Amino acid sequence: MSKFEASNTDLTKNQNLVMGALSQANGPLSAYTILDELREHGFRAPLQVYRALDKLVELGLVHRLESLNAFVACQHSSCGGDKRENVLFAICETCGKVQELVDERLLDTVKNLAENEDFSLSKSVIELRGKCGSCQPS
Amino acid sequence: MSKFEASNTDLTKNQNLVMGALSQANGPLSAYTILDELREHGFRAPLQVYRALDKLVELGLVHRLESLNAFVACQHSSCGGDKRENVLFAICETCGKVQELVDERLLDTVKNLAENEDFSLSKSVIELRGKCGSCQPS
DNA sequence: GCAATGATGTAATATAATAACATCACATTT
DNA sequence: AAATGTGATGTTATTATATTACATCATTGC
Ligand SMILES: [Zn+2]
Ligand SMILES: [Zn+2]
Ligand SMILES: [Zn+2]
Ligand SMILES: [Zn+2]
Repeated sequence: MSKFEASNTDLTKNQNLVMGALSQANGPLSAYTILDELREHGFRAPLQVYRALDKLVELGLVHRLESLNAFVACQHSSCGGDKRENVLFAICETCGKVQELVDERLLDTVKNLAENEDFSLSKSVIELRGKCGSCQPS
Repeated sequence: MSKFEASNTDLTKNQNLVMGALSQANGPLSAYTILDELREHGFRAPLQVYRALDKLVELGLVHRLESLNAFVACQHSSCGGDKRENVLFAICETCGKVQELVDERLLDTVKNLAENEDFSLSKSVIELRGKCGSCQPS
């Protein structure tokens, strides 16, 4: 059972519609793209999307990609909040696909660095840009 | 001699004005804030700012902070291009100050991770959010 | 019923970035 | 000097992203 299905029942109608759009997509979507896709379901204004997204991000079901101004469904089962201290994203600049990664070593390195710099870390934004395996010349 | 002064002469009038605004600021500035600050110098439209910023970023004199939609003057002397493979930013959510960091170990970890995932890395966006030393309760 | 709360609807506005096209400054060539 | 090419600049309009303000609706508890 996917995370989406699991929390399905707890979500409101609009949250469910937005979550559905993101789950079906094979990549990140902008808020306005989501709005367009949901017009047939009665959506009329950006705020309907942004309000749902806010909640979904808070729940850890969706992540915001800062370098794209876009949103993507969580690909894990362990993202409990919006802190995003423990995930990073590899964004393919060719096909647009996004892979959500967890890497303990990277996480440790970041924590360590922050500590050394006397920086009290609340959240890490790590977004790698490049080419995914499928898009590289073989 | 700062990097700004060093390349001063190579920059155009508008590039110099934008670079000056960013150098004087003690934190990141949005493009529209820069525009407002430069109105007294004849700036009228966003494009005048964005064109200058594009060039400055390309030269490595300025970095774009993706999670803030803002720009900050480079704090190093070694940022030769806009790839930003080798820098990261610690952004204080309290005072807004930004520290540009270089960390070989983090860089290596990222490169390593990308390799393991068969991801051909072109650029890393790493922006830490939290509290800087001055803003932490002592 | 009635108040409190959370979700939703709607319009307007704010903020960030780009497109399209005209003009200017200056160097090179003829 | 005149013609040409190139890069920088100016200007207007438009697109893209996100938030503010306020009205309405639904559910729950009293
Ligand atoms: Zn996740
Ligand atoms: Zn790809
Ligand atoms: Zn730099
Ligand atoms: Zn601070």
